[in-house]
Amino acid sequence: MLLTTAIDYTNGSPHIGHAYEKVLTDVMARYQRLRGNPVYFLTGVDQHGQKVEQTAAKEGVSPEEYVEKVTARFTALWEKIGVHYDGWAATTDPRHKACVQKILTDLKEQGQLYKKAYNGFYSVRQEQFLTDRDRDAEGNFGPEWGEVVEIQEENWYFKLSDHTAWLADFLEKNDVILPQFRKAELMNALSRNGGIDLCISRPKERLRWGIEFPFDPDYVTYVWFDALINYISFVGYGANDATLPDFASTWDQVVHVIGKDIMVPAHGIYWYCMLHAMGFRDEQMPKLLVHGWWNIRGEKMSKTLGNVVNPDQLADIYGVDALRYYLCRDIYTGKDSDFDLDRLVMLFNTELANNLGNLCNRALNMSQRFTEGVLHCHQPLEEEDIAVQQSLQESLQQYREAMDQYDISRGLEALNRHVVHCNVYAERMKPWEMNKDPEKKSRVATVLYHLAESVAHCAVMLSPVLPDAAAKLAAQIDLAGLLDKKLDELSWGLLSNGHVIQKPQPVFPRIVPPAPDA
RNA sequence: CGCGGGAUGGAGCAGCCAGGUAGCUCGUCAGGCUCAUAACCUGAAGGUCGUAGGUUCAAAUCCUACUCCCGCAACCA
Repeated sequence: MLLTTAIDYTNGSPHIGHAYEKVLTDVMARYQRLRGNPVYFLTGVDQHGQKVEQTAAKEGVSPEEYVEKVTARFTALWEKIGVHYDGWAATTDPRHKACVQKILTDLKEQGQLYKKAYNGFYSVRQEQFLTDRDRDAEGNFGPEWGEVVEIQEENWYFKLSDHTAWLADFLEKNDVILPQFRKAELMNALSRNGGIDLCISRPKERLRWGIEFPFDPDYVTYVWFDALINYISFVGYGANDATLPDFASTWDQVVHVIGKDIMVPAHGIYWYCMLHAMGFRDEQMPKLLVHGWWNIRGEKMSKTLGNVVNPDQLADIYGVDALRYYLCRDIYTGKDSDFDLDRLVMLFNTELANNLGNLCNRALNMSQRFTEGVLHCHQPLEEEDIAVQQSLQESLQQYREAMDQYDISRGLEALNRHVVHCNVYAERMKPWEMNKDPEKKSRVATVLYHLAESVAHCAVMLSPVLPDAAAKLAAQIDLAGLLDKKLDELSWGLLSNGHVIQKPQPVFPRIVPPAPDA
């Protein structure tokens, strides 16, 4: 299975949206491994283009230097928040360039590319062509564009229109767009977009910072015929390179995790058509997992509004666990959500500290105090014990169903349901009271066994989202190989009679919210 | 008639595709417990599910119209 994220444009610091997409994909990759499926997780950065060229010039450094500096901020953040990828796609990589150039050459030979002159209005100051949408109410180009001249320019085009009929049919017959409700938007866009080919080049006099056309050195590729190709160039497409994975085995069950903004037209139209032109068969086409946005107080996050949330700072202040948990928990995959620090703190404190963390803590603490840390499940079981086992089984199943659908929030909801059940169970059984009666020693042990066994399962379910915290829980349970188990191998009785657990150590220290006046 | 998403108790959200007693988390109020990270448990109050029609034995859920909010409209996750 190949899981990818969009590659981020290296023209500024990573924000919460970048972090969300990477954490989401990281969690899915870890979950697939928990399911026993081999996964290749690819992410990276898009480093070419005009904005990078301009910003670098403004700062008085070369594009290479600028891009290296910004890229380092991304990789440092992924390292910090536990995003573990297998492949790093940086578009300035020579292996990527070679692949892009090979594809261009092949497509040209197949007659998929052609050169055409375009006549349009060009803003000298902004260094870009203007469209009718850039006109003001009177139909003129406003002063913000500076001098506007009408010029003619030749460029290379990709015969997108050759493939749109196939695409419409393909999308109709296959459910490759997740979640489902996004499909309508794509089909609409497709029917409107028919007949237009895709401009894929820029003359070097306007843009130097890109990949040169192998058969026309006066041009570089423009955006999509560079960036989108990362999905195949970095998994060994058309290459014989030991530093890259084997394409045939890696390109299998492909899921591109992307934001809703780049579904239409880039991934939903261009990319499918590009792959089709390259000869990919229908059954080789990737799925698109389209996620929503984090808004800030109902508004879109943007630099101009100054409401950008910095994930690096959040990780420092609230911790990586709280950040990752929040990004997974407080949004339903595909939908938008509102980023709210109070909720970040609340969800960590209630679900992790108070519920799960506290469950582990009280269970292990009682085991230490009442049974010297030794676990033992005595027969016969009571109704309440069996209910615990049933609750766990239900939770596991709901968790699996949700996670299989990329619904991490619902998966965590399922986990939390069992945790709450355990806390209620402890409350009903009152092992601390039974312990005063020597005749109930074995019941005490059995109850504590059920709690500890539950914590072990919960650690496994939590592990894709919070691998470090799961490891801490597993260490306290002290069962070797617990986190190496596959999801389907989980069954009641992981802990054997006589198993000795460790002393409790809070895994989720409560976050004390900063003073409201701050 | 550009396109898409949303409107559900004080707050934030599920539920709607495959109609059948309105659900979750937080907050509020009252009580219990003390093993535990001032954590845990029990109970209560609080909603005519944006508006107006329609279909149906039955609609938050399907259909129609409308109102308001948000986003997109070739490169911002």
